[in-house]
Amino acid sequence: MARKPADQSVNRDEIIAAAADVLQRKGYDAATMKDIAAAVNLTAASLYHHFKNKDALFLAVLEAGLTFVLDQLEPIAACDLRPDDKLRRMIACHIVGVTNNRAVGAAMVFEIRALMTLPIGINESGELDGEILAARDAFFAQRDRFEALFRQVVGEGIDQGLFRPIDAAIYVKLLLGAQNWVGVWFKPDGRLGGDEIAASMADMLISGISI
Amino acid sequence: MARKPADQSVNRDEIIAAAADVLQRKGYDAATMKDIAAAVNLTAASLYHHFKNKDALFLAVLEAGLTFVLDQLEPIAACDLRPDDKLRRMIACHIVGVTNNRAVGAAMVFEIRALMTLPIGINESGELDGEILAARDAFFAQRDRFEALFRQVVGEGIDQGLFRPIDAAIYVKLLLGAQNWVGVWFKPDGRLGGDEIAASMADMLISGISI
Amino acid sequence: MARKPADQSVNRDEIIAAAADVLQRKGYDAATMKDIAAAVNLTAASLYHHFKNKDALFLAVLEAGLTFVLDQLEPIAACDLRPDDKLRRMIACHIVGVTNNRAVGAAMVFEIRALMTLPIGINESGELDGEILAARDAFFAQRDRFEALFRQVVGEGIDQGLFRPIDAAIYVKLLLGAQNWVGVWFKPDGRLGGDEIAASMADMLISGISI
Amino acid sequence: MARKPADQSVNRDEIIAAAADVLQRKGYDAATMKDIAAAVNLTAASLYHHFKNKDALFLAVLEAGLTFVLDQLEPIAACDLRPDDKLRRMIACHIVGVTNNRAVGAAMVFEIRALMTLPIGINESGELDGEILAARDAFFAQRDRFEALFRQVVGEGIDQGLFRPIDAAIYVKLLLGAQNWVGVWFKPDGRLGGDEIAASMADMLISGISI
DNA sequence: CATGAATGAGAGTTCATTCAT
DNA sequence: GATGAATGAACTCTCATTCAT
Repeated sequence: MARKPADQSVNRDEIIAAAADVLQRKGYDAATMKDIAAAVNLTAASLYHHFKNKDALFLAVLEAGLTFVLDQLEPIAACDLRPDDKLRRMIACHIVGVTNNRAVGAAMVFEIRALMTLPIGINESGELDGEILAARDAFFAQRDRFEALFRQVVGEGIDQGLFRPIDAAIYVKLLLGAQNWVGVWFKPDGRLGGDEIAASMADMLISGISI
Repeated sequence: MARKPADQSVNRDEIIAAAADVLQRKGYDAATMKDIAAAVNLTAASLYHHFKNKDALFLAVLEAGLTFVLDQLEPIAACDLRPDDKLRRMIACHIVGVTNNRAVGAAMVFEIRALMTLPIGINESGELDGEILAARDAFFAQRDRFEALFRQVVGEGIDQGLFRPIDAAIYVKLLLGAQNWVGVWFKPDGRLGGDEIAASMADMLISGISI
Repeated sequence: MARKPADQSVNRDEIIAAAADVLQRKGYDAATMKDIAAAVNLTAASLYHHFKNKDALFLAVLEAGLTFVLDQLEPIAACDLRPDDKLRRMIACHIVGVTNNRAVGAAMVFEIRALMTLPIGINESGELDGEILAARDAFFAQRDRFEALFRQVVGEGIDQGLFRPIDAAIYVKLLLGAQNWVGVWFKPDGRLGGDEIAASMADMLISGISI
Repeated sequence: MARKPADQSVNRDEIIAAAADVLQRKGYDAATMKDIAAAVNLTAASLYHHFKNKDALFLAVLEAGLTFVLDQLEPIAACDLRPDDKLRRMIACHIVGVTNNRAVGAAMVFEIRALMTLPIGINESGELDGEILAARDAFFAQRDRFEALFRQVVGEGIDQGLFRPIDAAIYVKLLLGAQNWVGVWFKPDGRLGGDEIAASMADMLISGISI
């Protein structure tokens, strides 16, 4: 991503793509504005024409990654398939997202702590920064929505007697952990591709609660 | 210079414990030597009497956490129980370790990328720092051992016809992801305790591959 | 952040000049980046926009000083004068350089050990830093050239029977010692000016080997 | 120097010898108390039982080096030889001192600037430290005496018509520069030994002013 | 839009020095 | 005497951010 040979002016999305890559490789603290700028042939100063500050850029990446997956998950959760089939597809969708899209990986795997720990949305004057706070809240809302989708489908499965009456909340945490973790160990040139891993894991994960 | 009559002198282990806490809360980059020092009522400079540098302290934490769990896992893996029972205990042991011991959480969840990315073990003279390199290698060896123990027990289960012939490597990644992830969302004052989460998850995870 | 409307932006050469002064007064270790920055009305952090690090700035000063003298010495050594006249001019040129140009003094007198001892050219990642290593090698090459010029002219004098057949290498070390040392004790407001000292010393030094 | 296998308690002179070595190798700023302590199998803290502080230790080294040479120079200057012979011996004595005795090298070559620049004798409270100031003044007095001895003998030579009526002060600066500089480039395993260099240089230096 | 220059804040690290043991 | 532990001060260097051009 962010191939952009140069010259042409750079747009928001290219920066987000580049930032996602840097972010997943280095993490929030180690990823510098200069790193990200270099990835799109800009100087760090120029990034501030596109994003208010590092937090804003950071949140834009997470939002992009989460939206990317969510946009695929929503229709699946809403469709007419059986809950176990829906869940299978959702799991695969998530895992493939993590392996194939840097922004998804960044949004899912690494930066949760940073988001919760960092004094994001508090500017240097100590005042709360409305825009950024709003973006952060929107991100958290999306995350909740994300998790809720899984819980909902699992709930449907339990209700329809397809799944055992397990603790859906815990099960979803388990799911997400296993799926997000793929972003930690997945190597593009490894033995298995993202879709194979997804299929394999979906099987094990769903068998675990199927009747 | 040299104030501090010192109510009670601080030792290595106390520092490691404090560092584990800070590390799990903030991550490697965001956790400063000052943070850690403050947690044991010292100045940052004083930490350098006990640890060569941040990397060394960091590795000591990870080593402590990993050893803590490994010391419990080894006997389980080696005992005479049925593979599924062994696996159940090992999963529980890991999860409870993550929820109850900050060093375990730090060792498991967060610092994988840092460990692999950071120029650990290269000192200021540009020479490889034997001590630290050795510690890092030891840590990686322990991690391999850790994962291998799970693979071994899963393999036994497959051999004995207790588990389906799944891809043990992928399954163990799934296990570890789900288990490590607990460190991300677990709250000591939450609805469920670590042991309850452990029991619940162990059930779902083992059912997933049981015949 | 980013105060300073800046009356007049500072350039590399001004920094080098200021650094030369601080360097000759305090020496490598005692001269801090803050000292140098203050001398050009900057903060220490700003220096890093112009020089990669202290070593790079340090080497730039030495290079400037050495080049300054060498550029004057080369034509003299190459001209058609008698060897003793050439040597006289070269000695004077060196001494006046030392007394009138801080960078020359710094390059000549103080920093030899530092240059040879310090882990210059090894960056924080432990990799050899090509740029800085090249600068250091260039400096040493220039120093060799510098000394070789004197040896050459002395050799010519011996060949032409103007000088006694002394050990030219030792004699040149003696020359350089006497000349460099002027940088240690010379005071701009002393009894004699740089040119007077130069004339006086050139006389004594050349008489010492003249037939 | 400072061979001391260990065990036995260490005395002032051994510390001074070790410090001289470290000092000449690293210079004042780079030589740490720990370095020096390690050379005599002590900890840095222990050095403070023997010397008030780094400055005091440092001055003791310089004093030792200077005294060592001065004790040899005084009798020569005072004896009945011809001025040119006395000067020859004094030059040789100085050069051999520099090449064979680390404390002499330290006292002569490197640390003059440090002595003049550093806020020696000013303790952290900003108060002048009498003891150290006295030591520093004594050192400077010795240095003056040192230089005066050379000037005196040169003066005798001029008076007796053996030397040209040159500017004795400048000539002595030249002498000292050439001689001290030997400490910069001398290598124990080089082509010439200290005594050979001394003989060669003495010849050139004295010829330079002989009638 | 883009950027070079500048900077405050802060991080890791070192070091001389002190003090209780 | 010797030392382990502790610390204030200082240093090099990095980084997010600003602003004039």
